Amino acid sequence: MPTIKDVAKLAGVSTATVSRAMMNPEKVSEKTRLKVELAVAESGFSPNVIARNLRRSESKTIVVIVPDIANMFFASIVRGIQQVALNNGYKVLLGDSIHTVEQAKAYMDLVRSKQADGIISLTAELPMEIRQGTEIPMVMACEYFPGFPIPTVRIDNRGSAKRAVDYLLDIGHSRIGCITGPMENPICVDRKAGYQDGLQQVNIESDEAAFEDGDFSFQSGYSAFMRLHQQYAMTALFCFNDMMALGAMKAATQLGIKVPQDLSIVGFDDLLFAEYTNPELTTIRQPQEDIGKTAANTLMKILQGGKANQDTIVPTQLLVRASCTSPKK
Amino acid sequence: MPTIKDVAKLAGVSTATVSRAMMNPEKVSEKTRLKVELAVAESGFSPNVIARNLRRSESKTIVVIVPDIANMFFASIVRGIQQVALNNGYKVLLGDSIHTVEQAKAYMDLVRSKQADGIISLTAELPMEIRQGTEIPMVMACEYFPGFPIPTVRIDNRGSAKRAVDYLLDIGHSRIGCITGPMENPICVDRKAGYQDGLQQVNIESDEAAFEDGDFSFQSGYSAFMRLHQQYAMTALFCFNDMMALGAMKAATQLGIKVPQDLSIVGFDDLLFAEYTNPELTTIRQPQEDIGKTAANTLMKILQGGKANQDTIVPTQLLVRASCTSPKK
DNA sequence: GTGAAAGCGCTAACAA
DNA sequence: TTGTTAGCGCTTTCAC
Repeated sequence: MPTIKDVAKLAGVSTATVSRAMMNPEKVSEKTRLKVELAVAESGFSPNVIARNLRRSESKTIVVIVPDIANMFFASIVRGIQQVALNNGYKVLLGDSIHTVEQAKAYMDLVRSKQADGIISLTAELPMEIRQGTEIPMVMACEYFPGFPIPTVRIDNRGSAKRAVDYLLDIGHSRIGCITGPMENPICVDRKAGYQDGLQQVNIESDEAAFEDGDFSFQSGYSAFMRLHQQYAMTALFCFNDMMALGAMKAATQLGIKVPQDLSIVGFDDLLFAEYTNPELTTIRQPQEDIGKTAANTLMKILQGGKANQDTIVPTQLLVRASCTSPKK
Repeated sequence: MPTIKDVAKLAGVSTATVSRAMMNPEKVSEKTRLKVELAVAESGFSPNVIARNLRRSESKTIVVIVPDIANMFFASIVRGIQQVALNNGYKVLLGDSIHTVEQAKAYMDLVRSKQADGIISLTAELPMEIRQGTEIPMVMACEYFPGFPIPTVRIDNRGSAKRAVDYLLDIGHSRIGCITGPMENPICVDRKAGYQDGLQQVNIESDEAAFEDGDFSFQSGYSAFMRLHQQYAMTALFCFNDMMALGAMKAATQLGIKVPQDLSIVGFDDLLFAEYTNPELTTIRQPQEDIGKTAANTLMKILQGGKANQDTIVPTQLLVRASCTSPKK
């Protein structure tokens, strides 16, 4: 593999000129630029980016920490991130933290060791240290810690959950079960609060028996519904994500509970498959790619030394499909 | 951020010794090793990996090219890759080629420019040049080109498809529709051949009207079924992946065709959601994480200068669930 | 077992 | 506009 030296020799100029011709073509005369371009083509030269990175002390790489790469919700966000990163000349290093803070920490160390310039975290399962702030250029998307000195891009979880519950209330339900996520997670706390806001507004008192925890997986939605069904008589169900909604739907079907006739279900996220469930899933849409793009743009701004918005809230939307109907009398 | 020089000064040794103490502790006396470790801890030194990479001319990074990161099928494979890569001290750079060879080429250039050591491609949409072989350490997973000088990890597509069709035949079907993928894709050619093998074995002649092309998306499965339904009377349907199977299932349901009573459906892949469709989807299981792990192990072997198997075939499995039944008389 | 020194390939002052 | 020069931070001979 030829180096910049070879090209310089071939073109009969100095390495500095070759470098300039490639990085700042306008700082070089037309003639020499052509010579250099020719030499580059002839030698098949491709600059060693590692060397460049070392010299300029930047890596043009960002790390995306996801808690679970097999979770479709994150995939779409990553796609959005990837798009703007690429447009800005950045590569995306994928970090699956598998829900452990040790892994997350390992990925954060990549910026300490200059292998990455910044981080976008799609999980709040991060080392405690960063609670007091961090010099690492970083933005969080979807998840967050309250009172955390890191810019975030997320939705109004509380308002969105309330929106879902309001809808169920509107069409006549009053006994609404709820399959939550892990309640250590602030966004779950928010969504639960939103659920309660909805009930409170119409003076229905909240019943702890209406809740069961899941962990956002299909399986957990299934088993949470099996438990919930034992302890709480309901005509509607709100799930904190689509995957659990689908799990619950399967459980209901197995129990001979018809959706939506006997049980209305609302999900959260609007994953690709939500349109293809049977019945089609009514859900709160999160603009996943937009979230990714916004997060990436925010990080780009920080990386360019700019000041980023502390928090960006992106809008959600209730998507009414076929999994809900008014309760039987 | 302190450099190795600072550590050396602090420990009262040379930079060479610090380097040795970290890379080959056994090449250094107990005493100096301790001194160095202390100095490292005290200064909070973290080696600049870029500089190391430059010096050793390796990046300890592999690139995974996926045609579509939002496709769940690839996500699980990536997870498998990530696991073994990490265990071997490699990072994973994610490359979403969005089904374009230009993007794929851009990612392949990362190894030319020393930013990555090797590539795992989950797509065959690659630049033609590599048909004549390439010096780039590379392995393909899932997809392949026939007669291609690159090690692959994949399944027996033809046999697996035949397996699916055999099953439908066994339970009494003889009119079996087929939603294929893009037929430029060799794995689709194989699967179609497998379908035909199955029919041929029981002397049913293949009918071109039984086929409709999809592109592996939910949406394409939906519309392919809508077309197929017009042109071919069938009691069973074989889809080249689960996403299209789900799309077709939705289309059938909309048309008042009951699954499985009026139409049996078999998918391919066994995505996470296949267990949660209504009815649950009978499908050919591909061991996605295993494929990823095997591909990564193969690449590791190549990177270590070893010779890799040209082709590894991993086994599939027919998963019988609820989306199929014998045809009505 | 340890240190001195060379240099990986590139970029960016600074001179000319 | 171009060349000279000095590193970026590390590893690795080669001496000692």
